[in-house]
Amino acid sequence: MGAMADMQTLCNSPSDTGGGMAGREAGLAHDEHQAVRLWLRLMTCSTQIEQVIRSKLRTQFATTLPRFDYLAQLSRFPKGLRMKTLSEYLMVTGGNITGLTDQLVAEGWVERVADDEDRRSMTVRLTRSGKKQFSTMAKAHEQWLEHLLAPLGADAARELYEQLGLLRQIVGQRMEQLAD
Amino acid sequence: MGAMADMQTLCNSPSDTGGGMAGREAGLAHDEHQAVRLWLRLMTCSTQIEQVIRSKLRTQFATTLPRFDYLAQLSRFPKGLRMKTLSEYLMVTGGNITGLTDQLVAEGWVERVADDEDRRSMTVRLTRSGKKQFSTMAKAHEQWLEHLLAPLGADAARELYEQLGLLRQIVGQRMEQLAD
DNA sequence: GAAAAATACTTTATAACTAAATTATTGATG
DNA sequence: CATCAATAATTTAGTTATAAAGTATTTTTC
Repeated sequence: MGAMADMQTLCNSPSDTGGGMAGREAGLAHDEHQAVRLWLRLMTCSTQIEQVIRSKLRTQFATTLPRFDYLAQLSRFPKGLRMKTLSEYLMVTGGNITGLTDQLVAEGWVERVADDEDRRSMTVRLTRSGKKQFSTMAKAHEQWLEHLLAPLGADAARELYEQLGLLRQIVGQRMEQLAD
Repeated sequence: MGAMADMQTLCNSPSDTGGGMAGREAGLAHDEHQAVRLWLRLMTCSTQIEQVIRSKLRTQFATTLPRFDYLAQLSRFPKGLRMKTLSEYLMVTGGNITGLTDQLVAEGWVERVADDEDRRSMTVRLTRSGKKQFSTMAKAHEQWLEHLLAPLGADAARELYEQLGLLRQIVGQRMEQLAD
């Protein structure tokens, strides 16, 4: 519980929306509702980290975040994944997967394999060379994140992780009901 | 720190894929390091909410999230903002702001105003009509988020908000040090 | 006060992403 | 078994984003 007390002390209170606030929350009014504020802050954190990772991937490996994410998912499934499944895991459209796959195939990272059981389906998997090259990137990627998030501390990280798990569940449920 | 051990971490079997895990976290192994897991979960939450808001904006107002975000920032500053400042608040490049501004000007949402004090600079501000139309969208936007996040509860929402505040600070500091 | 550096915006080229339509295949229903 | 709906991937057209280079202006430095 001591960690929490420290956190609240260090952290901006909701009223601290005055000067020097970075990102989307700049100039946010006091009476802005909590849901909107939470969403903006979530976006800010996500975008900040994203930009660090993008920048690192570009300068150190001449690649992009979408490609890395694609390869990272594939690397978890040695037998490969259907493109449809991959699009669900990455939360992007099928058309996007088609495009990324074309590129990564052309560059030798992955290969398309026809599916015997369903001829509509294509399985995509890392090539031997793709596996090898990706493992280097993945190690670096992990270290960037560890360095970036280290000051948070293990306890706060775990707590945040759990709370985001709840949020994910809630939003996931709401999305199912959503009929626009 | 054997390369072999890491390789196994990277290419773990899907057997530990807990049932029904959505998004990027699918197939994530238990021994994946905490920083990476936290980042993936943050991305998942952010993307989920983003997709709801995008979809709603499209079906109900025939507009997009980037445009909404742009207008939302402007709406907080009745006197308008310099494009440079806006690009910082929205955390996007200047070129992006130029493009969005061109469109929003063409469609009558905002207007460019030359800055007398600095002739390199342009201030952009909502038109009267832009203000009026945006206020309708903003109300709906707030309700979507309230409905979406309601099950979280006020206490958990506040706590998550504070924790993300700490994260934002930490990442912000680390970004400054970052020399790639 | 002239040269050099920094800044604000724009332009260019390209990547990533989406929604919607299309094609090919599979599954379900009468 | 024939049709109709659902599904997996692709194609197409358009939006959003980036990095890098270019232009015009301001600021700094010597």
